Amino acid sequence: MDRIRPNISMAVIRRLPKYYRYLGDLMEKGITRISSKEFGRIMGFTASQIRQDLNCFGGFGQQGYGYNVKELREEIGNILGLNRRYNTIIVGAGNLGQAIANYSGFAEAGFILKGMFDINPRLIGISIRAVKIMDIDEMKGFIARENINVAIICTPKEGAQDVANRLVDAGIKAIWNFAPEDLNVPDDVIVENVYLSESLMVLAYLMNQ
Amino acid sequence: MDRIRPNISMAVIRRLPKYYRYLGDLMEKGITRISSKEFGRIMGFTASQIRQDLNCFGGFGQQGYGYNVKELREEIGNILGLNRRYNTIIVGAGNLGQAIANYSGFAEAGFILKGMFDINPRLIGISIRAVKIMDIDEMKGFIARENINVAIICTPKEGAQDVANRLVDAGIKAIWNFAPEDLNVPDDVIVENVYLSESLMVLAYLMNQ
DNA sequence: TAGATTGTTAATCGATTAACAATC
DNA sequence: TAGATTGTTAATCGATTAACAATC
Repeated sequence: MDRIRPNISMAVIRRLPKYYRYLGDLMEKGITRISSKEFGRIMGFTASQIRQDLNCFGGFGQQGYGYNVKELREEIGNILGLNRRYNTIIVGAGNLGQAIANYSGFAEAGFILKGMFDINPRLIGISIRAVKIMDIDEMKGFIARENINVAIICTPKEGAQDVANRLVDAGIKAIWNFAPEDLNVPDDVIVENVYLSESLMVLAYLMNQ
Repeated sequence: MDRIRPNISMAVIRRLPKYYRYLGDLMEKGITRISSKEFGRIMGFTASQIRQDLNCFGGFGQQGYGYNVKELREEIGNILGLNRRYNTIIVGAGNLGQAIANYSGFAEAGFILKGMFDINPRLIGISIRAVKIMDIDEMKGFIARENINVAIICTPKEGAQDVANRLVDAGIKAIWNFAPEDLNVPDDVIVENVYLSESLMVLAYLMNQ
């Protein structure tokens, strides 16, 4: 379905979700069309940047008119892969893991939580939002049986690489990583990191300037 | 104490916590000195980039020797402001707020949780790690009384801007924002965002390439 | 001293912005 | 049609990498 899109920079890709979010806001306000100039004003980007970014993926606008809000949002949603469903597990069912399990933005992006895993016997057996916490030794079988595409690592730093190894061994190709550790995985496995403490340190830095 | 450091790009600043983390790992392994070449190999950066980055802040190395791991880590810690303490509150005491309250990386960066606030009467009065959840109407007085420097917003998108307005009104100058919303605040207020769903959408994108 | 490695300047690369012909 | 605004090429800006003299 998708054409091959070579050489799109991560800078562009990381702006796509912001476009998607703002287009959703515009839709809620009942705005049906928008020019790159006005869209840029709202988002704090230049009109040029918006047109350049969008034209990496196709000509979604119309001269003299601008962009159709609803259509553009759908296009970007498809580019981001939000039209698909991703069967997901959480590894590490502590506070953060449980918070993520309850996180609503999660389902909105097409990620469906199928199971949670931990090594702590006190957590195993408990359910969070009707999703069971299982022993991590059952993980490999579960991944195969339930067709899991994505794993979320919410373990402490110490366990993270070991968990990643097990996930790779079980055939997982995409990891959302909350552990403060750069995971070592084969080239064909995608890792997207959320480094909370790094974000916090940047805040501390900015407070001292 | 600090000299004025103009024009240091955010690209450089966002790499500092990673340097800090890797230097901590090296220390734990008992490594006392490192060259930019070897450090670059470990981190996946060029040696040039490391030397350029560090020289934004001062000449921490020594020709023919490299960098002293412990000293460099301390220097970067000071640059990041990790030698200070920041009195912090969490606004929004749902799952995410509670997970953040329990987050250990938090205290490691010098952030001390002093209070939590919510509008939900069922949560008000509960304590998380000996920190009380209070009514949001008590927030302004608490901020003044307890000398709060930083607020963490863990509310849903809808409440976030209103909370930000109250925080600004109460004199808060630094916000760590987890709500999926770009906050409108005066220029002298620092906002560091953690956009979870944007990170997740990037993961979805990468899975479809 | 000779070798290693920094600090720093210069060159390259990539990303952003400006400009404008095409066209709705 | 005239006005608006795109898609796209060219110019600018900033960030990364390479090179090398200084020096430990």
